[in-house]
Amino acid sequence: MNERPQYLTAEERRAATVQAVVDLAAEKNPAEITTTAIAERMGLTQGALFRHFPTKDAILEAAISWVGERLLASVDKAAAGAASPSAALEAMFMIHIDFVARHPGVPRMLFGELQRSDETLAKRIVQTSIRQYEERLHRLMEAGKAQGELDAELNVDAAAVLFIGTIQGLVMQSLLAGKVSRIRRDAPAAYAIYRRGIGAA
Amino acid sequence: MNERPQYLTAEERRAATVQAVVDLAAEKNPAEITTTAIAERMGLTQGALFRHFPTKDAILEAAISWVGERLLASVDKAAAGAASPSAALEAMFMIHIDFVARHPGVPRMLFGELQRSDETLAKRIVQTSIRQYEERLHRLMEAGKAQGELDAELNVDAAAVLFIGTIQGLVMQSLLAGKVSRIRRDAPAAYAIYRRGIGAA
DNA sequence: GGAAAGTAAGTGACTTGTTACTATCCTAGC
DNA sequence: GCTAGGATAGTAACAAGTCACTTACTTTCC
Repeated sequence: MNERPQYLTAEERRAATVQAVVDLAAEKNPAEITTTAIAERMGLTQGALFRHFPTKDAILEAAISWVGERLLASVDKAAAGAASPSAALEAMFMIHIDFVARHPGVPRMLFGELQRSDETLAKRIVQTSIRQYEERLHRLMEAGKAQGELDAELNVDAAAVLFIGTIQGLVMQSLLAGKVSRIRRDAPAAYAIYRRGIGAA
Repeated sequence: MNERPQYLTAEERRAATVQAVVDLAAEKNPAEITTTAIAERMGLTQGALFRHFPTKDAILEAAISWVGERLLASVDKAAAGAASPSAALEAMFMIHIDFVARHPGVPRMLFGELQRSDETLAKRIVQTSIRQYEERLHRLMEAGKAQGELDAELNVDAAAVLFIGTIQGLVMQSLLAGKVSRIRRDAPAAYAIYRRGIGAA
């Protein structure tokens, strides 16, 4: 009964806060994530958050940063273990889908942040993350073209947009159905069509 | 100088309100669209809106309905004038892109509404609109398969998801760049890849 | 002159951020 | 080893702003 609240260090709290935001985004509209909701999820009072972050936007920035780093790291690791450019692309796709299925709030946070009209730091972090992502796609696709795996005439810019769009479409479908599990189930068939679209004749 | 305010009928006000919402969504995050912003855009006071709509959600429902009807009508018209199933699909795609380019707020409203955690009427309208859209895609794709235009083995469900995802990816790209004009420019190349993915060998 | 459209000024609920205070932790000095 | 005390983590209440919606009244229309 006598519960002694245990204080965490600033660093631990920051990490726990980011986790709470990512978890909450999986359950509800990111726009509805209030500082009170974050604090409740962590078993804290709302004011305590402002010991570690100066503003709510700073919390979102931290969450977005975490997401970007983790996603890029996962995707890089998956690509590194692949035998060919096209195998690397497929591995990236599947790892990305896996990441989204495990953290369903992530694409909603990213897309939500992109939609903001003001030029927030969080928005810029999203933009640079996606650009880094596209860079990796570009490199792989150019390599795939050079090796004859992919269509020599392929428009790489359009293919990169489509790669992300395919994932976005799957996310939208899971929002429609209300079931995140669908995204894993439907991903291979969607990728197969995409793969045909960029493949060599 | 002597400006005589002219009263509009309920029906005219409802239409003007929907238009104001769609316009505003093109400029800012749909989550930031307040009743004050809508009224200001129309040259009214905020309270006046509630003469025609009982709640803000009712305003959003009307806007979403308008969007769904217009988009489906445009798309149907485009498909009807096409010579073959695959020509109809391409016409649908291009008309859809054109619709989005002319009303950039629309996909943001739809996606934003889909993200809501509560089961609003607006959300359900979005869901049924998209399902109707997918039905049309299904019919065209099955016809295309039967005529040998499309891959006989094509997974039609996945292809429909990808069709919408391709548009979603283009929208995301335009949000990244901050320029709506990009969507028209990039659409043909993206569609070309998609078309290859679903085409007959 | 009555009905409908619009205004201006609220009301209450909610949200971010602050403040004055308290609990816990960590370490320096005995 | 123990403990005084400063630094840090957390609380509770509140301030200030915003938002959707209401109400009492006025203007316009037919």
